[in-house]
Amino acid sequence: MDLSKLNPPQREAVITTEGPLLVLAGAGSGKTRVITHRIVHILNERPGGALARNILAVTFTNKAATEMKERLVKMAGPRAQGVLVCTFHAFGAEMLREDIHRLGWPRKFAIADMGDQLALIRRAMRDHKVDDRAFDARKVLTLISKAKNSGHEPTPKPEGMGDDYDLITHLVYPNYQLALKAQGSVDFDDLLLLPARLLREHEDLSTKYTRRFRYLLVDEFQDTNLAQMNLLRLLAGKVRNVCAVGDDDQAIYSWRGAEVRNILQFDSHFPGSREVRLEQNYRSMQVVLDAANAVIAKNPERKAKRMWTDRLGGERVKVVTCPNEEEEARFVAHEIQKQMALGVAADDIAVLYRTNGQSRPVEEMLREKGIGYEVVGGSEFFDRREVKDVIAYFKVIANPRDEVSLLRIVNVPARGIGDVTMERLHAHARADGISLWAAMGRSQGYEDLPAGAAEKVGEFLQLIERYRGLFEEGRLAQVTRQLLEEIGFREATRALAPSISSADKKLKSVDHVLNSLESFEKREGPKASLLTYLNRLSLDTRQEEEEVPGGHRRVTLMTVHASKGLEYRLVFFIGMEEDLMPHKGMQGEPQNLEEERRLCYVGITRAKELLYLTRAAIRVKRGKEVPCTPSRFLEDLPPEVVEKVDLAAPRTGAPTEQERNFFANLKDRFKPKGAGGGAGPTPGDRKV
DNA sequence: ATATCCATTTTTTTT
DNA sequence: AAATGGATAT
Repeated sequence: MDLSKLNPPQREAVITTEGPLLVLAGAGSGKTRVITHRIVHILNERPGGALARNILAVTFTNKAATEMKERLVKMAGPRAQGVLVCTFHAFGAEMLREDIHRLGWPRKFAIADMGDQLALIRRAMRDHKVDDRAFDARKVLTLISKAKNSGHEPTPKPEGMGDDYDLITHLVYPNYQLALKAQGSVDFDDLLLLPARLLREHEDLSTKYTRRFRYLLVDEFQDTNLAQMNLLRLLAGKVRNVCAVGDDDQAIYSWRGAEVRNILQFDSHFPGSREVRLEQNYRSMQVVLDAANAVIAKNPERKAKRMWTDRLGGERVKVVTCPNEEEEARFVAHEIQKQMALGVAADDIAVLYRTNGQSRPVEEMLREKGIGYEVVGGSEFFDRREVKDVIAYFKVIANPRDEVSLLRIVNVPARGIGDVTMERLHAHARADGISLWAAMGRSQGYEDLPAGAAEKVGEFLQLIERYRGLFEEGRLAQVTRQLLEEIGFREATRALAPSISSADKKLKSVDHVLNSLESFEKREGPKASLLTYLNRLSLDTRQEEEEVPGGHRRVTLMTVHASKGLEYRLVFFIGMEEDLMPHKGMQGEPQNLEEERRLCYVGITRAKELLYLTRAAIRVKRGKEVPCTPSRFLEDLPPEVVEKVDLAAPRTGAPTEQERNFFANLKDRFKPKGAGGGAGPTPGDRKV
């Protein structure tokens, strides 16, 4: 491997393989490059000692993990296959798969998704006579999660005084955790906490893991939380070959419990650590970097750092005001079309936004123009009722103790097992100290259940048991088809839909589940089981790749959060308005505002060559038209690096020279159906 | 137990 | 505007 291609601090980060090391790597400073080189260096320089399987590299998302693994294999060949690259959560899940039984969970544990968590919390609230409608279960969940992530394992700790939510959380937490365990599930936070507990309480495991993972690397370190730090320390053992890479200016997950302090006080966790700073940006043109630096400079508390580049000049940042959301999308789509015509590949282009909902208009416009795109994240699909139902069947079949899912599908499609019946069974389960599922098994013996009801319950039980057997034989998609057929799921779904078109949509998403299951089977081979599928589903939010005939190069649409660590030649950062970026509700607390600012910084620094910051003058919110003020972050941009265009201003005269140039390639915007010929913006042509 | 209608409300980001 | 959930009628 050629280390001479690295700059001095990069090289230092690569060759300092022993002992704790903190790499403060600014945006675009070749962070991923350093990590991959470092891994290859470890493999090369220690042929006797280090094997690929002694290395663990932790990334923030599964997507990043896959990409890093690919790069590694490309660089170092097949021997890099043995390097474990994954997220903290995936790593934790893997550990638990082996040894969770030592903590009293069943080996075949399930990972509760947010819906499951909320259902459990609501029930715990009801048990404590807390009105689950007056109080937001979501907030309680956030507080529980915060408590867990800040290291307060099952011991609840009421924070502060007099706040209802703190009190409720204090009450609900133990019940929630018990209920979770009782149904054989863990939540996301447990994926970090329980592995740490395993390492702390079981010396043989501690030995096993610290022996195996002798080199640890953690990317995006600024967004790790305390639980992750604890797990890392336990894994690092006494050897402490830990390399943490991050940038405090890109900390954007504090709302999820991330602690910038992990990076700012790295040395207190790993005394004697060395520190390397990467301040040269290789990604962006000067103008883009100037814009980014100007925005982030306003944050008071940061490790002083100045990113620089030798890629001087560049096209100025386009700050574009559009009349409304639709026009904003139209502008983006047109500009993409124009740039693609100029030779920019679709996969060099990204559209970024603050909230997932903003993708829709852009999607529509791109579809209209026949431009291929891919939406990253946005779990809309798995939120659909019918999809959730199918998944709930999977969950119950894989683990009948999963009460939340059981209650969800026991009467879907309607099979005469109503609320009353389930309420009674639930009471029995409690009284007898057994699971709801077990109580259902005894339903014949309960006096208060009518024979008819008991019989139906019995039939349902048999159905599930029978399919458990079938699923164990494999052919997941095939068996699922059979199941849906047998219970008449499609018919019921269609009957329930308010219109034919919505019925079609619903059935399509059911098909989509089957497709995703099919490609999962194809990928995993014989290893594929219902449980592994479900686990993957909760850990990896990525949708299954869809085969697109029109080539694989597509424009990427995603939230700024999801764009962390990625780069594109062209970036459209849309919705640069107050209440959106920074988001409304984040403007009260100064800390929140600082995080919004960092978010803006992250978005801007994704761009290599050309950056568009767009906004709408009017936006429709909740069915009402609302005027929007430009984002305060736009004010911070140095005037010399931006080019402002206003497509919303009422205009009277002929277009200016600047506008004429700008629109030279955008004629059809004003003559949507025509082949061109417009000279520029005129008032009459504007679509209303 | 199910069907229908009306009122209410809304997630910001995600492993 | 859309979608969820509740209340009401069947």
